[in-house]
Amino acid sequence: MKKEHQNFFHDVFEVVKLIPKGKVTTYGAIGAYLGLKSSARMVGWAMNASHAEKGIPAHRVVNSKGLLTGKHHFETPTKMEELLKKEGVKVKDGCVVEFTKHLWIPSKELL
DNA sequence: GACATGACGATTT
DNA sequence: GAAATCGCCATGT
Repeated sequence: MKKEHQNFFHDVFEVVKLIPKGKVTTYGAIGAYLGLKSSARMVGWAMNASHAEKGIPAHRVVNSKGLLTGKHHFETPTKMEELLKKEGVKVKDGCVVEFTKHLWIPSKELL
């Protein structure tokens, strides 16, 4: 690990950091913003590296269904829901309520 | 250097 | 309409 390939991770982190409070985005949206159309996996993978950075609201990043797939990667499986609820995002059974309403797409919002 | 895996998405069968 | 499969790129072994 000499040259930390944060190249694409850094981009993801930057976008995630830009997510307004009370909003959520999807892996695909971030991927599309970075030009990685169908590389949503990489986005999720980058989030795995989010532990290397601080202030990465990974709880605001969910899959296209609004499902908190990454909740299991948090300190606690419920931490993600707690954080989202705390910010005004209603979560039920691991799913974001009114997901599309809270959806925040960088390609459109930052247009 | 090859194989397997990973917090997903879209497409095809 | 649901299930299975490919694609996508990087990381770890």
